Amino acid sequence: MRSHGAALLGRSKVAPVSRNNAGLSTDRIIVEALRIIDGQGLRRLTMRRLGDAMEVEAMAVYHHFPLGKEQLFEAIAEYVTDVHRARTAEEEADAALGEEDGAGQGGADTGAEDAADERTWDERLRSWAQDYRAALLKHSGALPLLINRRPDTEAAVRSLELQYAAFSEAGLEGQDVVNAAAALESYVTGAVVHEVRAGGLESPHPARLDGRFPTVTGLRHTALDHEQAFTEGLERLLKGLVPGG
Amino acid sequence: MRSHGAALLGRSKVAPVSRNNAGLSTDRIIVEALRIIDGQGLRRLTMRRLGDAMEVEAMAVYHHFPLGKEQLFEAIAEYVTDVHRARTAEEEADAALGEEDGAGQGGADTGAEDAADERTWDERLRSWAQDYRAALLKHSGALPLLINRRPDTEAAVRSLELQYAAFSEAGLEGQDVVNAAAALESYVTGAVVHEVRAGGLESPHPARLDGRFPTVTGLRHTALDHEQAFTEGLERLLKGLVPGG
DNA sequence: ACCTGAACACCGTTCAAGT
DNA sequence: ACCTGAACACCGTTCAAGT
Repeated sequence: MRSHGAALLGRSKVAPVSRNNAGLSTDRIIVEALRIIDGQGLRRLTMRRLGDAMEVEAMAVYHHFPLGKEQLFEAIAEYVTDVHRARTAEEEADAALGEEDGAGQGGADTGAEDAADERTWDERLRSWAQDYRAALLKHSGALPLLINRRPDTEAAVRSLELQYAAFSEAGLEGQDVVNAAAALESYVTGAVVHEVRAGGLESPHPARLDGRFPTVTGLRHTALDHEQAFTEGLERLLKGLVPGG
Repeated sequence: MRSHGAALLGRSKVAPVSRNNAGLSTDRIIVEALRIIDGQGLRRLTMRRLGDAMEVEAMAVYHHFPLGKEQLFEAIAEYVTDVHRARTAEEEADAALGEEDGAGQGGADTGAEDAADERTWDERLRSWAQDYRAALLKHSGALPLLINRRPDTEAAVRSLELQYAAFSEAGLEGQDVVNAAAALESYVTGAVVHEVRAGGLESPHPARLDGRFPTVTGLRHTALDHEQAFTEGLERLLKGLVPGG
């Protein structure tokens, strides 16, 4: 995002608008690709359309992603799952609004990068889970992309550190810490997949309900509030994962 | 699978091998498509390749899936997530071996279709989860396909009925039943995604570990046994989901 | 260094035609 | 009903060329 803004600034104020140097950058390409994915769906993201969106020849993208579309996909997956970036961007936006608005939300930890997190282990896990869910939901069209190999980025390790540290503080050790973190991440990812799969449809079973499915029929009109169900399930999982739960 | 076998039989024993009626069927097409997906990856599944694999012109597939590739994808997703079919096929294979082998595994419920399940609610949930995980892992290359809209098939409702009935029996009611089922399915799906993402790599963080990540560094050599971690996490989740856990 | 433009092999899908 | 074969618009990627 930073380089995106800088590039735009550089083009409009300093350099003459020549046919080269159209102000591309990996970040800008990713952001533009996500705009297409969010608006039209993953299948409509093509190199040519991506080029068009940036008013550039499609082949220009290959200069920033020499390995082609697969590499672009990987970068998108990393971008989407980078909770820290998403959270920081959000806070900056809030702060910008706050300058007009005057009062913050009583925030004590505003701005301090990598400040010691004084919250309890369970609060840290809760908010990591909520943030990660929000990040995935924000670009749910890119969800199929993050099924490939796990990025070994700093962002990924940062999330893992947070989880390991929290579960350790909760009293777990060794294998239990690793397993608990895997279970938590599995739950959050799966919940987003579940929610996206459910799509917009309210009543999940329009037809097909005969006598063989009495319990489903009985609960047919029990709506599923995804946000509430997620939070509830998260509490249950955490309760099951820690010894004194 | 049934129609696949029947079609092959019909071709080789009854009908003369004409240029039409090449023995296609939706089931055979799906099975062949999955063979390509499992062997070469989802991206290499093209209509032409699929046709080649069945020694048929690519356009023949459109007669069985008039809406094209999207419809084929949907059918593949339904096929893969149909635990009941997968389990039945597996049991038939076991039974076929058992005829030579003599002794079964002391199985009491062999063959009886839709027989009343006498296992306790938690055993039923456990084995559903294990079966579903196995089904997804068997064709993990198709995983991106089941992120789309949820199939409203009989198989899907059957799974839901099993979950709802089990959680009801465990003492949950109304909203809690629905939420618990959502949490369970989220966990299982997410665990498979997590496992596939982890890929083959043993030590998850080759480099990039500096002083900022002490806990990750400390647990660096704690291997993650996916099967064991899944089962462990499943127990923890169930414990958290039911009242008397 | 950064982007263009033409070219190539391949793709999904339509349509008229065969049996 | 079931499949073929040609055709069309579009795609990812390579490569030589421009500035």
